[in-house]
Amino acid sequence: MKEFINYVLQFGNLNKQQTDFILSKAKTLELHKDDYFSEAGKIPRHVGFIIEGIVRFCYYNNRGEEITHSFIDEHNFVSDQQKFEAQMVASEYIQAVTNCKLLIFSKKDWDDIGNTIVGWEAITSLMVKNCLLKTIERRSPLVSEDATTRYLSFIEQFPGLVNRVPLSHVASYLGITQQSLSRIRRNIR
Amino acid sequence: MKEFINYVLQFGNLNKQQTDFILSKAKTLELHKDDYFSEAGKIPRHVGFIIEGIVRFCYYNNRGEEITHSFIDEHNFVSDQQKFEAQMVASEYIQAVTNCKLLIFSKKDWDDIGNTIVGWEAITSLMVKNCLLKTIERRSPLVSEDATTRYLSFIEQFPGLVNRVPLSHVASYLGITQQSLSRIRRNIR
DNA sequence: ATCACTTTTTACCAAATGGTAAATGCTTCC
DNA sequence: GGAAGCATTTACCATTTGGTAAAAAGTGAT
Repeated sequence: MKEFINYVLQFGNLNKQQTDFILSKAKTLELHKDDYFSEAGKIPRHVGFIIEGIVRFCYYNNRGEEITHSFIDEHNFVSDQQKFEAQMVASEYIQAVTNCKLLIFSKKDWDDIGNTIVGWEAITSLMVKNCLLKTIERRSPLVSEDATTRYLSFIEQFPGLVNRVPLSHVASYLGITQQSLSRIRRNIR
Repeated sequence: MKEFINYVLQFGNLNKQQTDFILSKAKTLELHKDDYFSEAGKIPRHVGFIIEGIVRFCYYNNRGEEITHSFIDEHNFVSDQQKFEAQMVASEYIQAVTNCKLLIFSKKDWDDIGNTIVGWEAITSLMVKNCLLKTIERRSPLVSEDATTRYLSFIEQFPGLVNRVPLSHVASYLGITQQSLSRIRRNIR
């Protein structure tokens, strides 16, 4: 709980009364490894904040390959934002990579907070922009690097994630086959 | 002028008085091919809207290679947003790929608009989120596709751009060498 | 038209990555 | 503890891409 408030306070000031109100709307959700937080073809009903665990955003590309588009770990905001906001059918799914503990907010509660707390929209806008920028900063450089460099920068950007995420997911995130990634690991030592 | 207003109205409603006020703050700027709209190591002083022309976002990676991180063309918003907002030194530069005609706003004028028009911040937040999402949608899939597929989806996403942008820039955007791109072009026919 | 300059195409070989398949290692469940 | 089911590593070869270099094509200025 505390963690979520600290996270939010990065993006704007709120008093105790306001943060209490926000937390009064929060529910907790536990996901088992491989459970879905939201699914492709369905409308995302919640946004979340990861207390513990790792999730990934995925989709299937034209060739039917499952692509891991990003990882989100502890103390970060999770949302298929555009689809959640507009309550539209998602094209990506969000899946627990490990067992997870989340704080979640329904669309209604999220809107309630917006209608109650002045400046909440500005805060969430910053949160979302921040998430999007982080995604770009992490993903975009992968396009122009070779596989080994991609893997090394993955380790740098997500220290501590490598050992908790299956190799196949990391490979899919990096845009290489798991055989290549395995080979790269060997060559690095 | 009209185009910019139409663009903005996608993200929220404004009356004539408000749009007039916005336009009263706009200046026009012409850039020659290869001129910089903003430079790495300097603070971005303006945001812009492209009336005519194409610009690209670039940076140099660790190996000293120039990476084209994105292209922006006619009737789109151009801004190194995070750095502009915070008036921080940029790490990327924005360069005209063709001769360009832009509407631009200084930081002060942009803020003036925000202080005058209720809801302007919400509108620009949506604009920025939209730009970031578009960037992710375009760039991210490149990671997991082979060079030919990348090129084909580039053509799809930016129809009409291929013939106005030097091959070397396209190659750099796609994360491949220009020799490879040239070869791919040949094989496609 | 010619020259100088830049961009694009080719060619050739080396290196990196993918595809297929099998072997090994690691969990989980009984 | 053993068997079944995944996950990871290895191996082998085919394919793709990169690096270097040179040729060809395009552009602009005089």
